[in-house]
Amino acid sequence: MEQANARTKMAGSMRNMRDHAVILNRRFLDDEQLIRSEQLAVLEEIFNTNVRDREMREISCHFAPVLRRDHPYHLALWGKSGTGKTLTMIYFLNFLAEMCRKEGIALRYVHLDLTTARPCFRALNDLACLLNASKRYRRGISLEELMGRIEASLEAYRGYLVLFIDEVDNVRRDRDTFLAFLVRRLPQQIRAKLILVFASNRLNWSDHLDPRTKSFLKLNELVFKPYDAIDLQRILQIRVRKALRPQAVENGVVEKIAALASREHGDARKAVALLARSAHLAEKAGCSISVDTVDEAARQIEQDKYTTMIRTAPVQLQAALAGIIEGVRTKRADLVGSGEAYDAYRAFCTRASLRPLTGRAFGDLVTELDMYSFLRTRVESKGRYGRTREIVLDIPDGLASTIYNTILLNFDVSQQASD
DNA sequence: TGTCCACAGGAAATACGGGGGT
DNA sequence: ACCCCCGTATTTCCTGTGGACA
Repeated sequence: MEQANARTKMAGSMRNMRDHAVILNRRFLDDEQLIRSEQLAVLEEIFNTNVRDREMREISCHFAPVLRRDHPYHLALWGKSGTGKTLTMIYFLNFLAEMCRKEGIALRYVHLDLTTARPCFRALNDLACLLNASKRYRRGISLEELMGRIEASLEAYRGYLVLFIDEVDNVRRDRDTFLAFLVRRLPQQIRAKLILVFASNRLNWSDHLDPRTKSFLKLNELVFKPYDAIDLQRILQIRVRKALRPQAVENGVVEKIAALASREHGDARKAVALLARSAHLAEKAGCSISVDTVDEAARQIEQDKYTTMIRTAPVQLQAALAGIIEGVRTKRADLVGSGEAYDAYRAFCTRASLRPLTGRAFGDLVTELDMYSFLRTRVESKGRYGRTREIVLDIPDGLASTIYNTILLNFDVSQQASD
């Protein structure tokens, strides 16, 4: 009896889920799950709706000389993240490669993605890997050696070589070494016709460049403006069509997401992420996506941003933040001085059996937390009583506890006594 | 006006860890 | 197995500083 009852319940809820399903094809909500051809298909649709039309035309013009066996300049793409620099360029390069194949022109392209910051060494190493010039090293091999290997592997190649360097300004430290290699040395060492494409989200990117390199670099520049609400609506509509059951998306939802996204950042990736989160929420609740769902999803995304950031941060940074949160709590004020904060941090370290860092190092951790906007600081002089950096937690309401608990999980410490 | 607190934050020194060469 | 190299994390050392107080 019991069992039969359970079965009908399960069947019922499954049928219910099917009929009220919000998501029909989950994969189209997450680019990482799409295989190459599907990605290109999505792009095809996007570009067919005239989004990024102007940029596409300019890029085509820029590369037109290739078809005449001529050598175009290098190209720089400027625009904030999520404005489609990468996608547009990849889509175009794919198209160009195909065109060249038909015309019998040799063309290779390589996409070096520096989305996460890395030093010159790793950037070069990654490039070498992409060119099959070397295996992956962590350390221990000289820059010179890497450069040599890259050159050697291209020795015999005579065709066009497009190096698409995504997010160039993420090369930390000796960016000049890296760029000098690409811009000045490489073209002289190999016979391939090298075309560099840089993407960056800072307009003044090339200002801090070694002037010698800069003068060597003949650039065409192209600016990607952030998507406006209309563009975003088009992009979102495609996703809705491919991934969701259309009836499950209430009126105004797409418009709302597009409006939020265009107001805040104009970032298409984030807009799609918001759509995806809304869809998941609605599906779990067994209802359709409403404007309120979107609000809730936006809140969750905001919150996740903080928790994942702190969870994946180095332990000392976590300890510093935990210490500061405790310090603020015990003081029952929203503001602590750096001295008190340091004491609290040391206390936390003791309980977590973690070796505490010096005050100097702690200061740097605080600066870092400030940059991630977990908190705000301001140096304040208290006259005779010295000077201090006042620390104010800058975390949305009620999130402090969540974050604090997240950190505790990572440490496995006893709760603070006075809580 | 000078003193002096309690730190900030720059520079250089040192420790560390992981990897290649031999 | 041993040594050297390199990039990164911390420490050590240091100079600087706004303003309350005497």
